[in-house]
Amino acid sequence: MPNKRKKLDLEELKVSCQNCTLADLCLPHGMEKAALVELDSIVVRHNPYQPGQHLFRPGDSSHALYAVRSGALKSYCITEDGDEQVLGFTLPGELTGMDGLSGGSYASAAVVLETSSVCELPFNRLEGLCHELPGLHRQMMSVVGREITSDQHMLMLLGKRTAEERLASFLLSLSTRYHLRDLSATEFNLPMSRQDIGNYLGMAIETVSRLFAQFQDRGLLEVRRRQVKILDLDGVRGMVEPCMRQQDAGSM
Amino acid sequence: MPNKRKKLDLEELKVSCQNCTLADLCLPHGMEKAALVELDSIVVRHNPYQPGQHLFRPGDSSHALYAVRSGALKSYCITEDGDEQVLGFTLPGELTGMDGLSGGSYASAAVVLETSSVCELPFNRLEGLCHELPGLHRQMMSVVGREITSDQHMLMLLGKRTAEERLASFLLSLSTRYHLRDLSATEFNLPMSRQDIGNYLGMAIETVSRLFAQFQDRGLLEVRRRQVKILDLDGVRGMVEPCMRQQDAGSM
DNA sequence: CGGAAAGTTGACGCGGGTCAAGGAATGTGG
DNA sequence: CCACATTCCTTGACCCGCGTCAACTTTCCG
Repeated sequence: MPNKRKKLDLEELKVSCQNCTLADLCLPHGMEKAALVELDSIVVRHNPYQPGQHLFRPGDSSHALYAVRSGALKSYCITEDGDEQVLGFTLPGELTGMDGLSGGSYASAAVVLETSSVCELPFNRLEGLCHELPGLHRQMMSVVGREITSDQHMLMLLGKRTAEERLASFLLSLSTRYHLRDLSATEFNLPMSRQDIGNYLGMAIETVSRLFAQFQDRGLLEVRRRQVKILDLDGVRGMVEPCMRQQDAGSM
Repeated sequence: MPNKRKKLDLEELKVSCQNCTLADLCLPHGMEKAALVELDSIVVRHNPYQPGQHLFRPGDSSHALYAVRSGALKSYCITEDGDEQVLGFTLPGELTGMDGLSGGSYASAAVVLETSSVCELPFNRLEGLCHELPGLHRQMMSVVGREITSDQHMLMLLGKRTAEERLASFLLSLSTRYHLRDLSATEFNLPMSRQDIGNYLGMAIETVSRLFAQFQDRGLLEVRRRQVKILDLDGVRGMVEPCMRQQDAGSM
């Protein structure tokens, strides 16, 4: 893990807000270039964060959303009896910190899994900008609404699905999200440990391990440590929707 | 939906936005009376809804948030294989419909459980008002942030907790929420069926039934159909945080 | 009053949690 | 560069919480 070069930073600056969720937040709803530049101007860019560093912890006074440009984050909180609950993962082009929108402090923590570059979007400046750019307000609501929908999807998963379906669904989610950012949908690295996956999906790490082995035996994919290669994407999709298969295939 | 009575409207108008989440949305952050009146002016009030009626269904084009003044709602969605997943319940003073903030259509459905009166907050008018009332924007974000936090709490519950802890936590949640609205924290009606509870908490209805019986045997509460009377609130609290008991008692 | 829906209770079995032992990759100090 | 520790992952054996199936009771409603 050598040191970070200025050059890389500059390169990434050029694509900022065009390759991430913030693009969804500006461009599609007909916001013109000027608005984008203005948005760029309130973004705080840090040096890359290193694995283990925290962007924030529960109770920290909340003042910003965070957009991941590269790397990966984990969101989690601590239960009353002291153990961790993983709430989700933030991949490049995604936002975290929305639970800080209420109350003035975060309810969760965000920790870096892989070396990451992250943009910071201060609430107060966002709010001001929302007044100038009418579309931005709608877009922020949209992003937040999507977060809620996605949490609800998880609720469904945890409430009703078997361990097998949950892991399959998790892999599909990663696949889709990487693909959205023009990365391979079938071959990628898991930025998180088995521990984190099991915790997130509500199952023991042993179960995660066994299921990976089982998927591999069935020829659905290859896993080696954190390297995943999906061989039969439709096969994996089929595990998520056990019934009504021949309906439309291109849902999520 | 036929005509509405002026009289009822006027009576309820007096308490509108002062006894519900919208109060949190206006008053606490120093918004003056005038702002409140202005907010009132965009609210659409309907005749009471009857059990079984839908406020919206998945795919309906989304145009409003809904605030429950009295009664109770259930939010749910339909999985790929056709069965229902209950996402939550909306009690008096609470909002639903936030998953419609993205996309332009709802991802979930909202159905009435008990005869309810409901206020409708059209997105477009809310948005306009946000520009005039700086505090409102922040408050909306706050409400949405709280929704996210609460969904995350559910994720924790479903992922890590036993059926017993989940049901206890559910009862405490109802208790707290009723209490916030100046209703009894220890004696209330369940607006939803065992079916709904089980579905929501990710367990079989038989398990719900057995746990209720067990709680009763232990002297924690009395349940008769949908009538609940909590006898030992601290006892119930103790089930949710099995470890570190003697810490602070007054958390949630 | 009869039929359906909602809730309760008991018997049984399986999915997956827990415990335990062992590999494989990575770090650490000598 | 090699012993050794540590962390991460895998695999097997056991067993319990809770889902499933089934029978029954109670409430609701036309």
